[in-house]
Amino acid sequence: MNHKMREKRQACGLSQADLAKAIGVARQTVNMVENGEYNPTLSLCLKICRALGCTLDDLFWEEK
Amino acid sequence: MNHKMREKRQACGLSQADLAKAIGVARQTVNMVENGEYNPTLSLCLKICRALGCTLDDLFWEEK
DNA sequence: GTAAAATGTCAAATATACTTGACATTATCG
DNA sequence: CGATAATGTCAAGTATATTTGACATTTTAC
Repeated sequence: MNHKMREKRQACGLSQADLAKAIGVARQTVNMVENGEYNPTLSLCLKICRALGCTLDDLFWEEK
Repeated sequence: MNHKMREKRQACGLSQADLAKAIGVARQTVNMVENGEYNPTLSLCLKICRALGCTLDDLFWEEK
């Protein structure tokens, strides 16, 4: 589960469909990334970050 | 060209082959990521970051 | 409580990340 | 100069990210 991404998206007032449309991918793709069910591509991560006004570390970095 | 990644790798005293072996991918994959010829997967980016002791933003974020 | 929107999920097809193996070129260093 | 390590690159195959379409479930709001 990518809670940070979900929270950021909702804070921007976007549905999964809105975000998907904004960055030019399928709604299912956004859904699966949010649910942490797979591995997005770097370019997809970058698109999401730019659409939500944050950086890679904000959404996809986990301290270990 | 991902100069930041190349510099970090060399600073760690690793060849492309060393890094590839350390993270369990083919040498060519490391080479192509460094040369910016394609889109790595998020999990690959994370492996590279952990091997080189830095974060996603350090290696893969570009201000626009 | 009911309609509408948002989200979760499945299966099949397509695009592309990544592998393997092999060879060419470019540094590095005796 | 000559050997060796490091890097660049090609082609063909495999694994998997992403799409499309469709339907089920949950949430939101009237």
